[in-house]
Amino acid sequence: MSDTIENKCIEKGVGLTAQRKIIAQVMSKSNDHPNVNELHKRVSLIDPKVSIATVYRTVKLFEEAGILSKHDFKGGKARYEKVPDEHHDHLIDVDTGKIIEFVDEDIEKLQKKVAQKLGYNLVDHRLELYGSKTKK
Amino acid sequence: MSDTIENKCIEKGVGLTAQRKIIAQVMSKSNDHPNVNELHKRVSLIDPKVSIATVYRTVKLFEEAGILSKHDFKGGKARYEKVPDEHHDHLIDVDTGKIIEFVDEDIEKLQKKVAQKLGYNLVDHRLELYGSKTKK
DNA sequence: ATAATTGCAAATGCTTTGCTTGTGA
DNA sequence: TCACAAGCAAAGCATTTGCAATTAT
Repeated sequence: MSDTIENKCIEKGVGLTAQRKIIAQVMSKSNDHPNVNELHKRVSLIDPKVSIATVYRTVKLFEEAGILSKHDFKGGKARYEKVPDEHHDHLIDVDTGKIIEFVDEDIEKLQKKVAQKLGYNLVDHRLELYGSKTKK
Repeated sequence: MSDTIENKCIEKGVGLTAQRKIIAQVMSKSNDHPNVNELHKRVSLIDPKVSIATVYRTVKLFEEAGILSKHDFKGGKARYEKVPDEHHDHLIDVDTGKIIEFVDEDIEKLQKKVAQKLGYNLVDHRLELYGSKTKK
């Protein structure tokens, strides 16, 4: 159970080549939200011959397979994390860039309610809080 | 009071050149959320010599002056709208691309509360709902 | 005059893709 | 063998920027 991503690949029928395995492992043990460049750096420590194009392709492949999820926070490059067991949203520290995950069931419910009220089924959403410990 | 953007420019000391005036006027009467390309098209109907570079520069200038606000919805180019009198969030119809504005005070309060609980002051946030009338 | 603004085209920066070579079943 | 994947470099796209020409104060 240590290597969830690899297992998911098998489940979803995603062929695991050597480079995909490395990318999977790196993401498995990452507890942050690296961008593609950062991910490529980490992968390169294991095998410096893996190209960044492969990282881009793999990350997209994993996303489409529901293995990774992609975030486009304000003013930056896309970041990835493993798809979590339970949904969460993010608070971004505007001073440090630190990302904190949180869950708030009430907000989730209200979002669904708002969508319904407007005549829609909520199929997706994006909630990001930008916070500071110092600024008002 | 018909031309809020032009007035704001004067208030904020933003020089109003001929091309900026056109861009201001177009945005003033737009009730949707055009992207730069679309905005440029509309501006071109009035003066086809205005370059898209100027539109980009102006839109950024207006944003920094608090006159326009920029949105990066999923999978698209940046869109702009005039800064509204009262804050609102957006629901995007995933089938048609239509954007609906909404306000929900409860969600607003909860967001602030979540940030506080995590030890932060909420300085900004992004809430987007993606909905469909047909898909579950 | 004198500083700011425009237009154009070239440059960015992230991401994707074409194509040839490599590789696994 | 044969379809799929990787590596490289070139291409894409939205956006930004350098610079010379233009305009406003």
